[in-house]
Amino acid sequence: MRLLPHPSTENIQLTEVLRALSDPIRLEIVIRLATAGEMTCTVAGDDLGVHKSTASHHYRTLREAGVVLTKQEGRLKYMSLRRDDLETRFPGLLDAVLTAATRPLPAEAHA
Amino acid sequence: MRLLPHPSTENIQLTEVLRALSDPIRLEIVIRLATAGEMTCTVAGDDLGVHKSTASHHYRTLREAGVVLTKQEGRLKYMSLRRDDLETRFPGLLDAVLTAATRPLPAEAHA
DNA sequence: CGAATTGTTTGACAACAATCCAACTATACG
DNA sequence: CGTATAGTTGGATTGTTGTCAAACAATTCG
Repeated sequence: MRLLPHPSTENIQLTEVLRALSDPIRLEIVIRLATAGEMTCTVAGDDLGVHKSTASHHYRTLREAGVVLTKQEGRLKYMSLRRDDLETRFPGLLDAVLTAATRPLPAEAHA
Repeated sequence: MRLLPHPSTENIQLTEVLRALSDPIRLEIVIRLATAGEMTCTVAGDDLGVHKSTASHHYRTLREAGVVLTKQEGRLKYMSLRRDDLETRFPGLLDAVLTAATRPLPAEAHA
């Protein structure tokens, strides 16, 4: 089992995290990881509507930003959200993003 | 006094807000607005180290993303954070970003 | 009106980013 | 070993972004 290079917790940069989360495809991947926990790249990237190599680039962006942790087991790579690290570094940020991303539009006062 | 075109609250998109906040210059502008409240473009853009036209583009990006509200009075334009709109749309998000952006690095256990 | 102030627009350019395709690597399985 | 599986890498392309400089627009003030 090997770990790929990741930024340490204290080296996670806010602007890089925000940029990583600002792409709809990557945000969808993050939502899946938040919902279902650790999963392989293939599962995380299923039905995203992009080529597998494109998805692979997104995995790398998320990893290098410090959003996900990737470890290899055999020929599979498992990704998971770095929930604790992000909470330590930027309290409340990931939860706010996930809430915002998954919550239905608030029923406005028919305005 | 005129208002410039802005997205309505329900049309503010999460990914666009995250993208707007993912640039260091724009994030700095947002921090200034959060700290000092409404201010003119000139004040908000003072000492940012970029040309005024560059700053102007950033104002537009922030406005079109729904992060700031801009109103014109005379020859001045006042910008302010759309705190309430953002809180309605994405509860806790702006606060988390501002906390993350302004908080000093947590003193790690000398690790 | 003419000059100063405040900010935007346009054009140019370089850097970056998203995408696809094809080739590749590495592991696992017969 | 040969094949399948899982994912990455490199090239090419296309589009977006950040930046500056110069010109412009709008308001105010003398």
